[in-house]
Amino acid sequence: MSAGRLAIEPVAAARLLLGATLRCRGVAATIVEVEAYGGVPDGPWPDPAAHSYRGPTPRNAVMFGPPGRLYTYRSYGMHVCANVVCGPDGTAAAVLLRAAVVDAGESLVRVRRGDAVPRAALARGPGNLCAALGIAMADNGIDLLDPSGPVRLELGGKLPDQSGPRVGVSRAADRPWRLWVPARPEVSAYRRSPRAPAPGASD
DNA sequence: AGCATGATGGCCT
DNA sequence: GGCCATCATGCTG
Repeated sequence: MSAGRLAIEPVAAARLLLGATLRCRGVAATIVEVEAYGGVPDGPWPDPAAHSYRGPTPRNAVMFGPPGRLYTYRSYGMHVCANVVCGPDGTAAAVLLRAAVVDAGESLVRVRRGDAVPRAALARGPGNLCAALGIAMADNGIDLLDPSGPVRLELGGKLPDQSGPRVGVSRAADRPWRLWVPARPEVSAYRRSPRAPAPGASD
């Protein structure tokens, strides 16, 4: 797979990533739930929920770079979350990885996540997905298409997808930019942000 | 320098 | 369904 295939708008990139395989530190997993984010106010995909929306900062700099890189950020002080940067270099867009099926390396995942966790929940939720695969903040900016890199991405076949609003965002809360593979138990439940306006209110 | 805010997760009833 | 721990980030002053 070449990075050029990811130089596309974030929802199309999100659809492309469903069914892709992520390989990291002894674990292989199939991506089954993602969310698209992108842009700045006057850019191609304006999205008030995106980290990039208010312009480049040290934290979100990778989002403005070339596609195919890993963008990590810390959420609520403790969880690491992972995105695949998409869109042409110079634009800001990314796909948040929200859930995956663990295909290989489950024993290693259990060292990281614990023995009590149900199989379907091992990599359910963006923070849990990173914990399961051992993705850390130090991996921010690496090239996911480099076959010798620590975190690698391989596209899979096209899978059926369903879409709906993104989880936990307070702005553009109705925009259906979350995509998932139907009927997979690994997909997380929808939660609307308590700070979001009532459903149906304009963005 | 202080403060409000989460692209969360786990535990409670 | 609800609650809240916990802290990096970025905005305001």
